[in-house]
Amino acid sequence: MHWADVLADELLKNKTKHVLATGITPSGPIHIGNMREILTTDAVYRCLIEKGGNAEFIYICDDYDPLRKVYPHLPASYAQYVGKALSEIPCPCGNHKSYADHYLESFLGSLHEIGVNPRVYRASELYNNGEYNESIQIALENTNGIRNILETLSGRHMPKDWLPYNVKCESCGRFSTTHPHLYEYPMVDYTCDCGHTGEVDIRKNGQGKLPWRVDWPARWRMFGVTFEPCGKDHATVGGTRETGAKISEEVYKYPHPGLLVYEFIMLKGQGAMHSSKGTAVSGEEMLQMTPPEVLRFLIMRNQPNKHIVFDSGLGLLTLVDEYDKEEEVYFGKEIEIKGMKEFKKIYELSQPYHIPKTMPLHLPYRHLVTLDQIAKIWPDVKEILIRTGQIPKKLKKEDEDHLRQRAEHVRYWLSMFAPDEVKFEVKEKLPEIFLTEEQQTILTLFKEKIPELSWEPEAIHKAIYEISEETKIPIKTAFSAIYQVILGQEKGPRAGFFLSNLEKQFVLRRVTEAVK
RNA sequence: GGGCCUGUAGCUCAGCUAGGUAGAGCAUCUGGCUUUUAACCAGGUGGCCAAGGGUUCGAAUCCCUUCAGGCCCGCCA
Repeated sequence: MHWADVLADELLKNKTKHVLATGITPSGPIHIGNMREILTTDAVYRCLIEKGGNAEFIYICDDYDPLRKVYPHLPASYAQYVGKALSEIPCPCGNHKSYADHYLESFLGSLHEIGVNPRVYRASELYNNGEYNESIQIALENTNGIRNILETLSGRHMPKDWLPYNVKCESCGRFSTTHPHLYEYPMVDYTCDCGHTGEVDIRKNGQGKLPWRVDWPARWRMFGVTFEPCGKDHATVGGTRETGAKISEEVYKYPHPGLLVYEFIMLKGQGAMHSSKGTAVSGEEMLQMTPPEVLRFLIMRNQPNKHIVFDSGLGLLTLVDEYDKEEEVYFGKEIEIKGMKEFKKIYELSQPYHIPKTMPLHLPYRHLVTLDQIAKIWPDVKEILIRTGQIPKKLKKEDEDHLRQRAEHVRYWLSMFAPDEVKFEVKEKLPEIFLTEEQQTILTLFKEKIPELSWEPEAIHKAIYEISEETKIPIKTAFSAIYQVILGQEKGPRAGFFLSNLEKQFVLRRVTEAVK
């Protein structure tokens, strides 16, 4: 059974109605780990629905969280906003309502693209609408209980007058600099480092916020959450997962969701990804270089507790090829390989939206890497594909969409992540090169052959070999001559295939010019 | 100090939530294709499933111990 089915079955053992939650703080660009959280939840969600369960997928966006520090991606001027709620500080680009909106919008856009459409709640609204009021009161009434849990489980020591409530300073608007010290229903007295002293009425909305370790269990009860994944960083002893479970049961009297722990995604050669360290490939970037179904495939084929190494270099091409192979097996074009477990379910869960009725048109992904560098825009790529008979003239709309989308992902990958060895540029003019006598000979003979050649990969390939044999000039020399006159470099993509994608007349002209 | 995960072919891993004769890809070798950014086809070689113990008719698979590696936590969230 696929892991998502196993998890769904476990949930259904207890009851049929489920709320699956995920909460990612929009403090910066999302990274791939966040993608995993989302897609893991989505997989279980889909399995629940499929099995006839009544499930809801919600995303609680903690945009009422204060900005912790000036992250590497922020201008230094943001120092003045540290400690204020993400929903209440300006947008870095100026086009959104707030800092939180800036990141939330692109995040939701990414989610939509990978086929995840949860119901979105914002913490800032929940607090400001008063929906947290009861939870806040419960927390404050149980201050000692919560303190006990936190001190025993996590080994923290908190001040005597500590309260499970972070007040928003009425004067400076910060959460991080206030010190609440006395609770007497309904008032909380506090001082702030800005010099302000005051008291807030917890019956009024949005006066403060629960600390994270309390906020989390509070929302489980508020929304009736029965499933939520969490990263391994929360899963340590004394971590938020453990204190949250206890606070949920003892303070909020709510049976805590099990909290599935998922492993991190590592970036090949760079180790674990952390947005705070600035080494992360953002989720948006990942999505721009990886077709959405392939990104889902990466998550779905791996158990949540296994770490995944994402290779943004040549490994990405292999990943796409593996996906295509899985698709071919799914549609019966290829025989199932023994190691391919759960391929059917994995394939279905990999689809952002609908499962195709017939197999999408396949083109080796590496060919697109070449074609994208020969032609700059999709219509030209398409034209080459049609001219060379690699795709039928009349393309079904979904096939064209599929290919175009892939070509776009390849293009982004080429511009940002592809290693230099696969890059080339078809020079518009004859590059300045030095050809040896041998190479001159080769090109001269090749020029003479071109007009009679049928412009197909194999024929071209064969012609080059024949010349090499006749002249006893090493084949390597021959290839490098061709690459030089067209690309201005020693190496290039497989010559026959490559040249066949260029206009015959263009190649003839270029070679002629080179040997003049 | 603690937690989680991992340890299966030279390399990367699947199989471990059905306990029942060890699997794939890459590499290598052989044959074919006149070696082309990690080309293609057919076939072969290759593993005491980290070590030890236990449960069982039977263990890579379940349990315990040990060893090795990775990540996370021990500020805040």
